[in-house]
Amino acid sequence: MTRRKIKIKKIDNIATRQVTFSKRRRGLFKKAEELAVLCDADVALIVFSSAGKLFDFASSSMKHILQKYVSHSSNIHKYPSPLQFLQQENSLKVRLSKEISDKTRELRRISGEDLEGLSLEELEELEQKLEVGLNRVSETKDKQLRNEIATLQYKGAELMEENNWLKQRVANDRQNRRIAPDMDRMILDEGQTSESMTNNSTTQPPLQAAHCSDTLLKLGLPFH
Amino acid sequence: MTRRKIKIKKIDNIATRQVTFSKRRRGLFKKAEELAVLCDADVALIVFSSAGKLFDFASSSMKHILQKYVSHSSNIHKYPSPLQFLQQENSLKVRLSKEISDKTRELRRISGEDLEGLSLEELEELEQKLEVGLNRVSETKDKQLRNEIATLQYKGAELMEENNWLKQRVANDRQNRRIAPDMDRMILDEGQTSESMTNNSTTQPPLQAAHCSDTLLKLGLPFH
DNA sequence: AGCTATTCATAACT
DNA sequence: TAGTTATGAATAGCT
Repeated sequence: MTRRKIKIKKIDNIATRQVTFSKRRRGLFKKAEELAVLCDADVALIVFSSAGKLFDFASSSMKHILQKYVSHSSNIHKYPSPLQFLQQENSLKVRLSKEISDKTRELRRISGEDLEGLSLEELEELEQKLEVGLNRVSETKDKQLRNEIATLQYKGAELMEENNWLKQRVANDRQNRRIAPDMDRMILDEGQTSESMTNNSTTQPPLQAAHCSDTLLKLGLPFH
Repeated sequence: MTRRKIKIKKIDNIATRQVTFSKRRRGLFKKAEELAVLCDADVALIVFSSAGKLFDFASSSMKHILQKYVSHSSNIHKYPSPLQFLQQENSLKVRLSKEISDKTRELRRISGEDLEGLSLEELEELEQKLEVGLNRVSETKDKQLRNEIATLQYKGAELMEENNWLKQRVANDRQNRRIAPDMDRMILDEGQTSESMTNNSTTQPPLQAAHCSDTLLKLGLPFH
């Protein structure tokens, strides 16, 4: 101090107090920065004026310093607050991120990239894993193809049966019509005039094989 | 400051830096407290030494000041409220977790597990990916094996050369001994009595091939 | 806001 | 690590 030494107690005069606040605040911040620079310290300074105005200084990142502060061993019990929660979350994030990068790297290696750093043993392990996986995938694909073929064959058989039934009905209808007053005789100019009226007869339609393969093709089996 | 003015930059001398840190730290904390008392301000000061030791001062409650700080209007965006923060973190966690489960599933499928839900197209895509990866891994392994073989062959050739030279020396020594007063004649009971005394002669040792393969085997080439 | 007498802080030294 | 001192820096009271 100067012209006179002062007692360290709240300054009564408001104007004087405000002036002193400005002057001393500048000095304090300057010294805080000097300490940080000269001594390689990490310094955070937060000042609220009596009017509530905020002044702050941080030698690095305020967020970083405050995190460090709340996670410091001597404070760990005092701040079970959001700030501490933050670092828990952070370590979780770090773990998750690491897991992702590990798996990403593994996937890249499986695709044959980033193999340079691997030892012979690791390469052989990877090769075996790929062979096993490839075999299983191929088997599964094969099984699925056979399943699809079986399904289609079943459907084809069903359709063929339905076909036969329908053909027999058509034949029966013709016979019925021939007995009844006859119309549309022009559509009956081909054979099949001797079928009986029973539905249970096992009449085989002509060209059954051709029908069957046609049906299979129309069902969209991906033959490429 | 005193006996001599100093530049505000990191003090090189460690001892000096530590002393200065102690003195200036005390001064800074004193002035922080004075400002708080004189001007009715709320002051928080946090200092970490370069060694990581914590020093702090708060004119009221540190917790209170820090809460006031993080909820101050000018910081509201930098220090999201717990709720805001929780939501952000949660969605991040969800994203990271999803990424992990995706990659985990892909890795399982690559190992030939969990293939049931895949369509034929997906299975074929996976199969191709595995084939490509397997080829690349096999190629890399092959390259590495060939490299190792080449290295061992080079080393073997070197050793063989050294072998030959040593054998010639032994032969020469024998001849020298036969010319000089003869001792140890019992070790000379086999052939090789006609070599010259010059080191440059290109005498071939017997059983060179056997020597060579023996050398290679001893170098530990992993033949399994 | 600027000045200055005075006190305070501290760099270099022991 | 602590104490001393010469000197630069900070600032209380004033304008």
